[in-house]
Amino acid sequence: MKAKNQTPNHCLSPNEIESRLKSAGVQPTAQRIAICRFVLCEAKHPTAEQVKAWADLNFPKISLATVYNTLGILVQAGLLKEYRFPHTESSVYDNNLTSHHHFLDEATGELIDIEPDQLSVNLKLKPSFKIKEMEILLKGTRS
Amino acid sequence: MKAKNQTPNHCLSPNEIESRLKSAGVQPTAQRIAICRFVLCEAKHPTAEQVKAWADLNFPKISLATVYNTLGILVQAGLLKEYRFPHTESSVYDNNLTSHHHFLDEATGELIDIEPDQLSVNLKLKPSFKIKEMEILLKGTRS
DNA sequence: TCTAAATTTAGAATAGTTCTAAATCTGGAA
DNA sequence: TTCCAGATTTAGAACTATTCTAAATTTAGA
Ligand SMILES: [Mn+2]
Ligand SMILES: [Mn+2]
Ligand SMILES: [Zn+2]
Ligand SMILES: [Zn+2]
Repeated sequence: MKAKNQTPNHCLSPNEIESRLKSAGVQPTAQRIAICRFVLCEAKHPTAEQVKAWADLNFPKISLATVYNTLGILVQAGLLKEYRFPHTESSVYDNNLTSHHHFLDEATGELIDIEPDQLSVNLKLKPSFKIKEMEILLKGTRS
Repeated sequence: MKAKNQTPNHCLSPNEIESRLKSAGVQPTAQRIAICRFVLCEAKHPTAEQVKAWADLNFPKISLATVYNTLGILVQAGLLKEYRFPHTESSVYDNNLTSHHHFLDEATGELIDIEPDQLSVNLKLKPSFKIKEMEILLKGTRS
C-alpha cells in the first residue's frame, strides 16, 4: 500500500510544483520549478551533475551553483532526500521521502529502492543503544 | 618518542607486523610498520588524517602521501578495510576484517562495530536479486 | 513604479584524495 | 662489501565534488 505519501514517477505539472514549493515556504522561481520537474518526478537517484545535465537541455541557462542551491533548499524543505553511498563521491537525491533502503546493482551502478516491507531486521543490541535511524545498502547483481 | 604504556587489546609487535606484511606480499618498510602499529592495533576506525597525526608523534618524519599510499596498500593486501559513511567525507579504516555492521553515535561521532550476531536480517526480495554484501549503519545515541 | 530582499551566477575557495616526478632507500647480484 | 635496478617516499600539483563570495539580476509587493 502506498500513495499515502506522493509516489514518484508521475510527473507533477508546473502548477502543482509551484504550489508544493509555496506550501513548503520555497519561492517558486523558474529555475527551481525546472529543477523540480526533474528531481521530484522522473529522476531516480540523480546526482547534482545529472540534474545539471538535464537542466542544460531543458532550461535556457542555469548555473551549477543554482543546481546545488536548489537541491540543498529542497532537502531542507523536506521535499527531497540526500543520500551518500560508499561507491561514489557524489550525493544522490531521492524523491522517495518514506524511510527505505537501497540495493546497488554492482554491474550497472543502478540504485534501486528497497521498501521496508521487503526486509525485516531484528536488533539484539544492549538497551543502552537508542536507534533512531537505520540505513541499509544491499549490494549485488540483478538478473 | 614512544608511548609504550598503553596496552590495547591485541597489539602486534613490530616483528609480528613485519611477518604479516611479508606474508601479504608487502615490503615491510619502517614507515609501513609504524603505520601498522597504529592501524592494525590500537586505532578504531581512524581517518587518514588521524593516522597522519599519530604518525607525526610516533615516527621521525612521514608524509601524508605515504600515509595514503600505505593505507591503500594495506586495503589491497586485505589487512585493512576501508569504509565510507554518509556523515563524513573522509574514509575510515578498520582492522576488523570480519563482515560486520556499524553504529554511529550521533552525539559523539563515535563508530561502534556491530557484530552480525547482534542483529538478524530477513530478506524478502524477488529471486532476481543476488545479494553479495550488506552494509548496515545504525544511527542513534548510547546512554 | 520603485526598492529592499531574494535569487542567480561565475568564478574562487575548500577538503579529501590521487597523481607526478624527483630523491631516497632497499634487497640481492657480483 | 659495492653496486644498482627497482621499490618506496616525498613535496607539491592536480583533481573532484561541493561550498563560498560577491556582484548582477530578478522578484514581491508597497
Ligand atoms: Mn550537499
Ligand atoms: Mn573527495
Ligand atoms: Zn531511494
Ligand atoms: Zn568496523
